[in-house]
Amino acid sequence: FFPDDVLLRGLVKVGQLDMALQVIGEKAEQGIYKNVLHVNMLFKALIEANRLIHALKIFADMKGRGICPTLVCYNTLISGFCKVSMMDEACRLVKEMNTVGISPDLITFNTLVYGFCKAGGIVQVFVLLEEMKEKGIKPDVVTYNSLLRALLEADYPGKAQQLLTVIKDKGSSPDIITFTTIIDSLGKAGKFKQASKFFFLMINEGILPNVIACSSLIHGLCKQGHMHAATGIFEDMKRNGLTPNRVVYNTLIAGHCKAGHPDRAWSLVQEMTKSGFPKDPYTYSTLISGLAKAGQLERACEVFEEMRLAGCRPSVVVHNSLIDAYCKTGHMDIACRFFGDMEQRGLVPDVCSYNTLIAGFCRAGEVGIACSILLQMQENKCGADVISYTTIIHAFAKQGNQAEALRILLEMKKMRCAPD
RNA sequence: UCAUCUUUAAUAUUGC
Repeated sequence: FFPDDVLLRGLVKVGQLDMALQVIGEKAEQGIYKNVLHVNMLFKALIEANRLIHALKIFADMKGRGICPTLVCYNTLISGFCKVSMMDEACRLVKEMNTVGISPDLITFNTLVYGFCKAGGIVQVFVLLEEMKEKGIKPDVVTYNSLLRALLEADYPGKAQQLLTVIKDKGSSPDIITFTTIIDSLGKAGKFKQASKFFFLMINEGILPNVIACSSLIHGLCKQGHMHAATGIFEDMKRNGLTPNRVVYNTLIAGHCKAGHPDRAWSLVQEMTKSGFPKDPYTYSTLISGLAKAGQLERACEVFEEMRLAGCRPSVVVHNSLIDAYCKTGHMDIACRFFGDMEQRGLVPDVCSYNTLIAGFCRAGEVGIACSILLQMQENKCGADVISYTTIIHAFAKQGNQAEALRILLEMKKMRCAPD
């Protein structure tokens, strides 16, 4: 009864992407592509669901039927490529835009700036900024926020103050995202005092913190074990009418576990549940690893059971947590069993799964087995990273086996593996 | 007529 485009929008909104694709497939002849708004919504939803390929298929079909995509449509797909760091493809689309006579706008450039920042191409970003200048497109606070994050991550986060000044000099007003980016970077670098400083600086500049700003600061404080201060921010936010969300709760729960207070973590789990947030996959993995680290492996296993009973499929992270727990208690057999379980459950072990086992065998003095796991990774197309190599290098060094340590070190250089 | 589409910030697991 509904016009097809309204139906399409509805399906996208409730997340029925397969049905939406079906509607597109059936109605392509009848002009479903006329309402570009809803097609764009579908593209965005597909990208968010890691199904960029499906979006590209429709995109090709659309063009095949002589329909010219809009600027927003191009921007959406470019963003999709940027999110997965496929910058060559992103640039190809920009070229295509130009050939069909659509000029990239500020959002196009912002998307590309974000993409190159994420892919580590700072040089390219400055090329883009030049190009924007030539075209008379003035960077805005979004442009600067993306760049700020990349610069803080690459360089020393101590540059925050200078960069903030630069943004103002360029004529943009730092916004809550600017400050949150700074607070987050500082917090992740362990500089919680600086992070707090910028939090209050933000308030002084008349920007009211939101839940995300608070959770960033709370995370920084938790990371350094300052649970009292973190709890203080948590209380402040509630007093000021901000409702903590699951991220805030999960962050504090992880903090309490790490600080060796699973009891406090549990009472927050209760509060969270009472506030209308049932345990989510983050809560489960936080509790499982947290309880195990606090020496309560039995309780961790109970949570593992509970999550399965609740119909929450144990993720790779949950398996990794248990593998680590059993490695650290000297049960390599059980750890290996959990590793095997993953494949049986249709999960693909990630770098962290392998690294955890490698570390386990190194700790057990079985560096040879650790090396064979390293080889296994290559066979299974799972690229080893800096952690994989350094774990083994340290193990050999500890045994006094300089020759082998050096051999792995050279191999690491040769492989130019991913940094941590 | 209006509205609806695109860009930037927060949480869990591995080595030192």
